[in-house]
Amino acid sequence: MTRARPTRPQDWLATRGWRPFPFQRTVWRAVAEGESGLLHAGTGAGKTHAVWLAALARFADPAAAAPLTVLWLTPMRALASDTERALAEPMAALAPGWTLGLRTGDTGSAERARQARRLPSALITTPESLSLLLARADARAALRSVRMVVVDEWHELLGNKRGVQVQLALARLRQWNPTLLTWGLSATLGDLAHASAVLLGGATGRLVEGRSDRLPQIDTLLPARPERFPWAGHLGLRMLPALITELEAAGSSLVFLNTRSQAERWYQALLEARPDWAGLIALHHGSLDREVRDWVEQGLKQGRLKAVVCTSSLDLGVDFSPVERVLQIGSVKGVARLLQRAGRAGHAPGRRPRITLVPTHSLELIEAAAARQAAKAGQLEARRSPEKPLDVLVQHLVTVALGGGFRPETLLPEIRSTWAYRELADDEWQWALAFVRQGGPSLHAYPEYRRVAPDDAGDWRVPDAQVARRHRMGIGTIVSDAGVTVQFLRGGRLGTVEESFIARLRPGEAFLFAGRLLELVRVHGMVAYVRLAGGARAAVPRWNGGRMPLSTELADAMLAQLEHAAAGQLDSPELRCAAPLLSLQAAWSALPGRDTLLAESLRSREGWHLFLYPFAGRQVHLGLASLLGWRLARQQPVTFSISVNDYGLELLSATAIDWPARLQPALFDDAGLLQDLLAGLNAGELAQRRFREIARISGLVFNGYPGAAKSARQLQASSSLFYEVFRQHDPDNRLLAQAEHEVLWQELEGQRLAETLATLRTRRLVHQALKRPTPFAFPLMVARFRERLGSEKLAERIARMLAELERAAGGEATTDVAASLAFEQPAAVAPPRRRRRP
DNA sequence: GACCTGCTGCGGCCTG
Repeated sequence: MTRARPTRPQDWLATRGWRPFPFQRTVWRAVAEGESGLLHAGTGAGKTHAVWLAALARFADPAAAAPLTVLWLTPMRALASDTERALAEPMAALAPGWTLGLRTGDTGSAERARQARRLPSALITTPESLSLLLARADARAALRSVRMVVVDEWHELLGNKRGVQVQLALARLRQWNPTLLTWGLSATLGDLAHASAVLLGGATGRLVEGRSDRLPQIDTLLPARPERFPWAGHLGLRMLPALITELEAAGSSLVFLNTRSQAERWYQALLEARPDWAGLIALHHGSLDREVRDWVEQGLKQGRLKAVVCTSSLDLGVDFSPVERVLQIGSVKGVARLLQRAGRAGHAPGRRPRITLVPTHSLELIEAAAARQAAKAGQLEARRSPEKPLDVLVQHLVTVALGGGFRPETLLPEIRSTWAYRELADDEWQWALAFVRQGGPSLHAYPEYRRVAPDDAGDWRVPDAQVARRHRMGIGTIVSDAGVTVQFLRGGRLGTVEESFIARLRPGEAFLFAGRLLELVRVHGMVAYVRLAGGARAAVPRWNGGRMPLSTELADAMLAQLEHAAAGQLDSPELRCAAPLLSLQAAWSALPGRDTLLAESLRSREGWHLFLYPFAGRQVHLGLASLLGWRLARQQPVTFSISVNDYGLELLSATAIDWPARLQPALFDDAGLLQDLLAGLNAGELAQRRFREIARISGLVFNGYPGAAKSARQLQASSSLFYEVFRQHDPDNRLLAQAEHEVLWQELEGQRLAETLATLRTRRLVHQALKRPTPFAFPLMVARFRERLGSEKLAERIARMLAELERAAGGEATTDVAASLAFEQPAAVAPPRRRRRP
């Protein structure tokens, strides 16, 4: 007996033995009624089926073929192929006439040619590839049949320029089909109303929240001897034995580290401790070659691997069903990230995700308790769309000019229909038009910057084929410097390291990379040739990546935990474990809280220290420290050394300063915040670095052809040339202003800084004169030394501080930082600088 | 060229 072919979403689910969740029915109804919306649910909750079955039910005629009807955007290529598999089965059943296709940078030329003739009924693609479709001369004809767009992992795109690119593309598609449905899928997101408004361009839509019964289990791996757990340090290798025990007990696990360099070291340490795990554990981060990473990802999917040591390269929603357990070494920095990472485990039905936090120093014990509390309370970070980034707009203008041309008067309302450009001013619009037309006042003599021009009919187009080609090659908003490729002599590529790292190595010297010990043979162009090396002493590459500050949500939760502790409520294993440290802090000074601002002053051989603990994340502390330093120096000439971390800041003066007398409310004033901040920091330099990205997105700087990528140095040179030229000959260039704006509001988190100042003004100042550095002050001092001293001197220095501390604590060992740092900074952290040749 | 703990993501040309 043959069962009837399913024709409704629930029928299809039934063929799999599944019953629909209520939220899935809600989505089906909404789509059937022609509504757009945002679907928010944890990973593995069934979002894909909710939206896809709804789309098939509404748009597919089982008996007929269909032109391009559904666009499915994903932020990652690896997700695209996963998605293709997930969509194929229901489509075969519910819409046998439909075709499904994939279009990313990986798509081969045969498939591309096929798509050029005829696009599939549903196309899975990335924001960048969608923009490339918009740049086709026949874009309108090819895309006007689209009736629904699904944006997967919208939380990942919303807060950055890639998301703005998506906003612009959606506006374009809506222009061609005003009844277009848009659905966003998101997990781990704070402000859903904003996320929805940005996606729908201000139109209202349906907000659907999925199952929330999958709150992960969150626990902490506690140090065996809390009283000897270090006060500072980030690598945390002393937790290695405990971690190994956990891995032994679990099935497949992911071990997250915050930096690539740390991941390399942990992987190596695991292998040294458990040589029998060779081949069973693997390493995964963003600087490893694609092939290496693909192999690891396949191994995870097939359940071949016991553990993978990784960075946020494995954050996103690829479904690794065999993964049972996630461990996070070091601060997770935010609640959303915690849940995102936890969601990598327990993908199979009936299993609950579990994440174990592994602290690397004592304060992270408190952070772990705070993270669990905040996750339970659902205090997730919001992400906000950038406001009218003109570099993205300029790129989009050229894209649209290529995609059939535009008329300014009809394009402007379309652009303003996006959330990001809803307040685009007329003069900004005119500036952008002039910029694509002739590059602005300083570049009008150069034909390559006359990219777009109105034709006789008044349509703005790209007349030059060379400009068109370069533009297509440069589409996108992700800017990264080319690294030096690390490659075996026989050809196998391992990945990339930074130029500056390789430049300091000599041939014959060894370094640790891609989980192997390598000997540098020679460097040729942008390729470093290596062979496997023996021996033990090796440098570990460091990459210059981003710096994630502790989120406001997590920092606030941490202050709440400290208040618990101050009230004697040691109501979690983490707090009990941190009790020795907390009581020492309370005895020597006080515990920071939400209503007070703790200020500690200390006189040492180094000078006059001030420690403050606003708990606002390291970027804000950096801004705050330079602001305070600048304002103090204006009253009395003095210079400060500054040190910051996610919890607080230190100002150190070599000359006498009466801290209690100087800590006046006026220091925390709002007035003149920006000017003082710009003056206190080297803002010009920061802006110039920021401008590099803007120059590339706006198409000023060409990245070069693939395979012959320009070196970071070359690109840097050309972007700083533009920066200088604009400053001298075109100071009103809006891209310059954008660079400054991004430095202030994104890099330095200006908004959060202003909010922090406002809160600090309401807090009661509690001043403590210290005899010795407290557990909270100590990491700040260590961070400052680390910046100045080599690792050997650093260890000596810390040993001396420790001896002093131990004496102070009455001979009782309070901490073990020196031992931990000596352990954590083996042989050579970085290779010695190469001597300059005469 | 600075950073030292410091993430992630995509895309593309010419060869007849």
